[in-house]
Amino acid sequence: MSQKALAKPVDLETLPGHHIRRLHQIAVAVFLQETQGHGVTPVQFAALQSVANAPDTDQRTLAGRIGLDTSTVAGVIDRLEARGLLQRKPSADDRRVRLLALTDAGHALLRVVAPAMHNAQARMLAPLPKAERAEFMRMLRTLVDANNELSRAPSEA
Amino acid sequence: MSQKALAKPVDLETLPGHHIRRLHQIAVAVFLQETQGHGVTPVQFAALQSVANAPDTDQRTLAGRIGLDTSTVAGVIDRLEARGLLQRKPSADDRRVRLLALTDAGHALLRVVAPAMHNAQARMLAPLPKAERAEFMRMLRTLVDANNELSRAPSEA
DNA sequence: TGCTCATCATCTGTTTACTGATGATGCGTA
DNA sequence: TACGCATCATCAGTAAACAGATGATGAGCA
Repeated sequence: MSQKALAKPVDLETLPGHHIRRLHQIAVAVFLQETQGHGVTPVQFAALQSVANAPDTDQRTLAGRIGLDTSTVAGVIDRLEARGLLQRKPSADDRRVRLLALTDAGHALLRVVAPAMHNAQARMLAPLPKAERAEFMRMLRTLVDANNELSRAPSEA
Repeated sequence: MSQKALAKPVDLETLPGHHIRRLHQIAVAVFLQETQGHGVTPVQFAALQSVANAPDTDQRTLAGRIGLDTSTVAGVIDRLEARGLLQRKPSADDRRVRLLALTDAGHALLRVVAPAMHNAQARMLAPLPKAERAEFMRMLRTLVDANNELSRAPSEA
């Protein structure tokens, strides 16, 4: 005895969470590398694209769609609005609500960035043999869908 | 013509990066949920466990092991040191270096948190059929290893 | 009408995570 | 020995991401 009770060694390499964090870091890095010069982050892109797909939605709905907290969305929208890519307009029906819509500059940026973004997505999965990429995406989707309600801002069905 | 050139709709659900970000959010949420009360974040746990596995390493080496920027590590270590879980000691050989080691409280915390952490890891992958979990981990590792040098703080071999 | 409760957006505070810069130190070479 | 360069840690600045609280508004009900 007298040996101080040390923590049992745990190999971080065996922990899913550790690799998921690393892969996220890599995904962000690849995205920024491919889109460099445009000054857009992955989350900003998601917000812009989501608003482009469905204009005049409120911030709460957007938060649900892209899986973000409403307080996080507030900051993201602040930055996009400051750059003139997106507008907040008061709703005629409900004065609590601010409806979102892209500006022309926002649409233009999305068009320019799209190819780089697709390159980034391809690069992330490139190390897997082609046949396994769809399989990986399927598992990813399974895990996210099943655990969806765990994060503060669950994506809407 | 005259139709303003709108951005082509892109379904975020098809983008790997989007799901990777969501899964990371979920992984963090599950970890915090299982370990609640201990006030440890996933990154703090990784730092503590890594130092426990290999005491007296410098911060740069630790950064490489857990895949973090050295400036991020500085902040993480600050918080752990402030809580008395870990110590920075000057190196006898090189006065630039600060060597890291857990305190008794740090070892004690690791022992207490370990089961909760393992529960969290299991819960993350639970939605996949048992046979597919190892497969998912293998793919994850493939992607991280192959793209390792893309992030600022690549893990060491 | 007036109360209560829910909802939308926001604000504060904390932690991660990066880039780029700085200060202190070590090391190789002229 | 002295110069230049590399290395270790840190700092400032920016962007996500969360929890928890607040203010303004809406909606149901007595």
